[in-house]
Amino acid sequence: MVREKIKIRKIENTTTRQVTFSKRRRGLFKKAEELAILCDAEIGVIVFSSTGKLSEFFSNSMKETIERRKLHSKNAVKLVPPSLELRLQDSNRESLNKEVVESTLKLRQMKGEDIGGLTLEELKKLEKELETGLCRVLARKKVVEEINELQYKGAKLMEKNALMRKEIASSSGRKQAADSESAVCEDGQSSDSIKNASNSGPPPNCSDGSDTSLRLWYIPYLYQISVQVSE
Amino acid sequence: MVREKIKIRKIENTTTRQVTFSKRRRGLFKKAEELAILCDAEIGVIVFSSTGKLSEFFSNSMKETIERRKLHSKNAVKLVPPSLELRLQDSNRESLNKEVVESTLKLRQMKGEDIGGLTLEELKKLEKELETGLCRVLARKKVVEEINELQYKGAKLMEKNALMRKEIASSSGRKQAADSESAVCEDGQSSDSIKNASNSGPPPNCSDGSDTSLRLWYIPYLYQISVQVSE
DNA sequence: AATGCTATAGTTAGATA
DNA sequence: CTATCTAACTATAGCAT
Repeated sequence: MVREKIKIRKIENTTTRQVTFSKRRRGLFKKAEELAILCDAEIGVIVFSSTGKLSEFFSNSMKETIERRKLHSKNAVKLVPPSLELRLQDSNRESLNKEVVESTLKLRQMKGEDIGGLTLEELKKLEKELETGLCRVLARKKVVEEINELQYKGAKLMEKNALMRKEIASSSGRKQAADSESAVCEDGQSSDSIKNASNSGPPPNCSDGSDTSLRLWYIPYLYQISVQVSE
Repeated sequence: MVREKIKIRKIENTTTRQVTFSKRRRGLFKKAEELAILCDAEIGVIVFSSTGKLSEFFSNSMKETIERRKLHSKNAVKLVPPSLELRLQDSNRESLNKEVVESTLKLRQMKGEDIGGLTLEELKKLEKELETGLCRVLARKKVVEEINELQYKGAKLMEKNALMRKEIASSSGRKQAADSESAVCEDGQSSDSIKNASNSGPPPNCSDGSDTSLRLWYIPYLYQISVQVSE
């Protein structure tokens, strides 16, 4: 700030801004170095310009710390890990790592691997979890199979339906013209057709909520299809 | 630097150094902020005092970046991740995160949760994995049960053994004094006692390698126990 | 430790090269 | 983009509170 006291806000003129950036950055780094030396402090300054270019300053001791780390850690892609956030992120990373390890181990154990060290109790628990999971998967599989089959049957029936309608229309072209769309929302007793739709394998005897919620899903399908059949 | 031009080197007087540290640190942060605002730069300054205390400055955008990350990742322990090594470590971290998400989802699905969106093929695969896992767990459980039972029996027998030995020793105190320890490492045919040890439930028909490796484990147990029995 | 003071060393906006 | 110059303008050493 000199001939004119400038206000601290973004310099709009690009050239001026760039010049100021260079000058002040140098000043900042100098101040940082002075502080580091005078007061025996460890200082890191990281600057990204508005164009995204990086420049940085690190005091001697910090530089050394970084260098030490670079040499020490085998994964050598560490340019700027000042000790602090290294420490902070490490704990974070470790918890993440731990999470990975844990869920991976559990997953492996559910696949029946790495179970040599488990106690009888742990094995029983695992067994129960697997049975529950298997049970639910079987239930869901059955539902999906039923849906698939019903969709197939429905498509077949609609085909047949269309054919018949065409036939009727061609043989007697009377009052049927406007009726073709109203049939979709009709009511009727269709529950009989549910049972015969699909029957592959014995029903799993799961006794929890997720099963019933699944079962509800395909009833609309049945309903719609049976209505179309009775049209 | 004022009434006396100071040389840039470590201030020896502790008090003076601390005062200078406070003042200059403030100046440094101010300069950093000005630079950030004037030139639209992203700036982070990290300072460790000689006593190890941390203080830091981050420009707005950098702060926001940090905050955004804090909110985004649920494990919120993020104080100082300046963008550079953030970027460097991100790739690393993200792959870790991805791993967690994936293995957690898979785990949930193996427990029968979140399977609503799976196709029939995926369900079949899951079913097979679960069956395999269950099969292995059952096999291992059986083994562990056998081991437990045999250990129990072995302990019982040793008890009885000790009792008998005592009885013999008290009734006739002859040549038995030095024999009591040599029995542990003896050889002998003990395979018969394996079959009768435990027999709960039908054998699971798993047909992969990990099963046999498990089976090997408890043979030493049986062996040792049967030797002790025949002592 | 933090704050205020103040003379002066240091920084820098704008211009020029 | 970098350097130099110069006139403002700021930061701060040393001291006092």
